[in-house]
Amino acid sequence: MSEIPKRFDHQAASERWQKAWEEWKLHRWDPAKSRDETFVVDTPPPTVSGSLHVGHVFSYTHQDLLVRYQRMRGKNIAYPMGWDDNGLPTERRVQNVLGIRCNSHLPYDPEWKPEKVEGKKKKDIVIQEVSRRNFIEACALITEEDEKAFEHLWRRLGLSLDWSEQYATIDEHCRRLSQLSFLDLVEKDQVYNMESPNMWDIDFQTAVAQAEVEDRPQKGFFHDVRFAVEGGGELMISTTRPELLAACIAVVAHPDDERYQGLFGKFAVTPLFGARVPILAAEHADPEKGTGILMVCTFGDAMDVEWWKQSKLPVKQIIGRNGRLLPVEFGAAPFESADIEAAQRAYDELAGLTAKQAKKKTAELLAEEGSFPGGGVALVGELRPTDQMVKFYEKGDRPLEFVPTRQWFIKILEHKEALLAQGAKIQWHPAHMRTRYDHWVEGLNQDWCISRQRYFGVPFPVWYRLDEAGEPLFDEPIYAAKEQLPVDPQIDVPAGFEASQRDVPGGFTGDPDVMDTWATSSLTPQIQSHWGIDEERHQKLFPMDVRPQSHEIIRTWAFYTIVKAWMHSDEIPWKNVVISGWILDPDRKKMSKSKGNVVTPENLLDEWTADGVRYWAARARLGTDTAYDPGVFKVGKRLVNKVFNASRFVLMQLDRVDAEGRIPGVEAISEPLDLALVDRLRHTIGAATKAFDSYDYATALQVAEEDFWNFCDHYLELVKLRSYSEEDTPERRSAMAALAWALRVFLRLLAPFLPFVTEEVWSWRFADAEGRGKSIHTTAWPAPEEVESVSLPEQEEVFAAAVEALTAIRGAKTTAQKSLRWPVSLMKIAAPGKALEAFEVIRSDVMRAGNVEAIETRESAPSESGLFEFEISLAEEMPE
RNA sequence: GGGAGGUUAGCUCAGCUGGUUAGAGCACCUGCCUUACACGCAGGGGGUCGUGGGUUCGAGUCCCCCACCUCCCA
Repeated sequence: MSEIPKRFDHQAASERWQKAWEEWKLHRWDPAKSRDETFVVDTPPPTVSGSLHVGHVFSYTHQDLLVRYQRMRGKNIAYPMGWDDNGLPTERRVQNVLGIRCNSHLPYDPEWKPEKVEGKKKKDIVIQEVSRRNFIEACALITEEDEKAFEHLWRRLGLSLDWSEQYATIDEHCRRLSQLSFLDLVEKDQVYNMESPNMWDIDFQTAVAQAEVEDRPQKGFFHDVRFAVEGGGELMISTTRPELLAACIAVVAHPDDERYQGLFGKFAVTPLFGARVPILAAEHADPEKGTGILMVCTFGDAMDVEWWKQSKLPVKQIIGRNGRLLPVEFGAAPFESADIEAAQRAYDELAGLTAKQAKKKTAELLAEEGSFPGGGVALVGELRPTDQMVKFYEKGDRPLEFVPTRQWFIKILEHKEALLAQGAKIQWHPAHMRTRYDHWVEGLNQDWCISRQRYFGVPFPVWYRLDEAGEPLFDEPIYAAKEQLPVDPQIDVPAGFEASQRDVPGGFTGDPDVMDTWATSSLTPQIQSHWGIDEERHQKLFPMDVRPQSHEIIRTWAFYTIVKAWMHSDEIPWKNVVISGWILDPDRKKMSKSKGNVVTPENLLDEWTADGVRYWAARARLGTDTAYDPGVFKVGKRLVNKVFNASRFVLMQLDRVDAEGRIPGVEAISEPLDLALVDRLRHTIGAATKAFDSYDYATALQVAEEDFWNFCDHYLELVKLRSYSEEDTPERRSAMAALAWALRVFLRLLAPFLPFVTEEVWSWRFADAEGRGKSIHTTAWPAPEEVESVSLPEQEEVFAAAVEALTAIRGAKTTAQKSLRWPVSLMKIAAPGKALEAFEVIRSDVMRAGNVEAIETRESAPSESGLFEFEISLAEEMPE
């Protein structure tokens, strides 16, 4: 038997158990087990190039609580670790750390080795261009370091991940899966490529999808601009984007707007550029806003795009992909003008400027004499400030523009109803999170744009034939065969072509784009199950049991994953979604570097121990935002200590009785107080189990913790002296057996929350010598069946009676400012007969625990404040 | 502008389908070195449950209005 230590060295225990669990392969998924016996988790792959913060600790702990519970329920656990290294964040980080840029036209150089430029002076860094494949290899190298940091933290935190099951969203397996998914959707006719005005980030030079766009409030200025009306008259337009004047294709007002009835059907002539544009009625023109009549430009906003699509009018694209005004030749379609020379002169002042610069310049030009067609000034009055909402790429710094580009889309708009139905088949925890999903689906207004004009991502398995002029034939894409995946069309050659035919007329060209990160992340269940690759494995893992995630990515991660599962196999990807809340002011905790009190997850663990930190996370209910509160960590640490000390006490008692360390069986439990304890525990186990079964770990913790504290403060004190007895009496044996079982119950109830201290304590006396049973984490979750043979207490309220009596005694002593050991010379108890009967069976326990010399009972009417009324007389003095 | 969630002791939170004097922990105050734990134990003070209406014998709990906070969408 091992020595029971006096103090808990959490640090040492943490390292010891991390190592033991790894050696025992405790967290390995067993592929031999059936789906029914398995609990499958769709672990969120963190963005590895992002920083580690307390929010990670929070939500990953939530997953682990559920997993550890299921493991104790006997489930075979599939809980892999994924890394999201795909996409822009990594790209930016790698560019900075290695001083490289990707040039997808360069050939792969197998000799090239990345070198860090950190520490070098900026002017000494020569930016090196590398091929896409080299770039991806560099990304893999950098992300590997980031992953190490995550892994270290995860292990310290005690996450019971299966480290033998790992994936990274850019690795070969994930590239294959992503391309497979794409080709499957091509076959199912759910994907198309099309040139159309699309939201475009001018800095990142890429298309973006609806889900990546956010509205930001911006200060703008209304410019009141006069337009001439053909055949006489004029109208006034208020616009915040005068720089798009040259792109004006029409003027519209609301069909019911009285003011403009006479103008519909006529033509307006734009100032500066003399373009003749139709005046039309359009529902989207708001009579309340500005002058009620507005110009439609290609393209100022989403409304312009929508309206243009139905209008059959030509596109006058003047904003380029870099956000600057393109050169334009006036006089030729679509840039006709009544005064070609003047139009060209004005526009030449704008060409090459950014939108922002052009706005200012246009305003100046409009203020000049002669800007109004036929003479006069077009700009009227002062600019009027206004607050407007402008669309930005969520990672971007400048407003999005609508630029016609060729992109790949997945059809989602026509499937709204089916996708809503899929959402309804999934259990959302908490349930109201489903409305977020529903609202997002209902509000969709664009198909899912999955192509990005970037480098670090999964390429499309697509080539295009080139015509005699060298132009790609986009309508006839050449798709890769599924067997050859993953392919890189920049390197690999399509069937029927030679490498020498790349990018020459009559030859072929590879699709230069990569997929949106979500096109891969939406496949995490299939990535783990090896959908389309290993059918047997797929059947054992899909659909999954649970997807843990946070609520801000319901519209992206959850949504896209549901889309893919439905399209590929008409299934839901998982049966449950559990949504973690946010940490209020998480890393924003004024990480005042000057103060040096930066709270990193590692700091947290240093200060509060893994169990303490897990306790804090476990206290937060699903979906509920939580304040970062050191007070809660403290409570967790206290609980850990209590578990350690109470266990120490119980086990030392047992050791005293049986030097071999044998644990007394529950059949010895016979004393009324002990029977009452057992019965309480039956209920506690039931409540905790019920809570965990409905994914409510917080309630499971609450009931276990509350009852454990009760056990320590009341039961242990009541039974202590009986257990101290030197004689082997039935009373003592009952106490020992009850203590042993209760401890085994509490340790197991708390094991998912406090894996380290419970494992430590369990190892002293309870762990089996051999096999998986040696860990508490693979021991069976407690069940009332374990005490089936133990009878119910004959009296109700036995436990309550004992606690009330003991509390009264303690109160009397504390009020008298005496030690709790101080003797009570006489305790008078008045209560109805039934309560007195309950008291009678625990009378001796109360007398011992309270150090009571004599008790007198008498029958009385029911008390108002409890079961009994007491009158307590303390002894005159404390005996030596 | 639409939607979701929230508003309970100084702080962090629990209060299920409405039912006796509204709970816990932290913090605070007062005692107690009781052989598991002073990283502890006992006791205590502290709340008109965001505002205003309504339903009911009875509302923190149900309904309506408003205010404020967080988030999502336009």
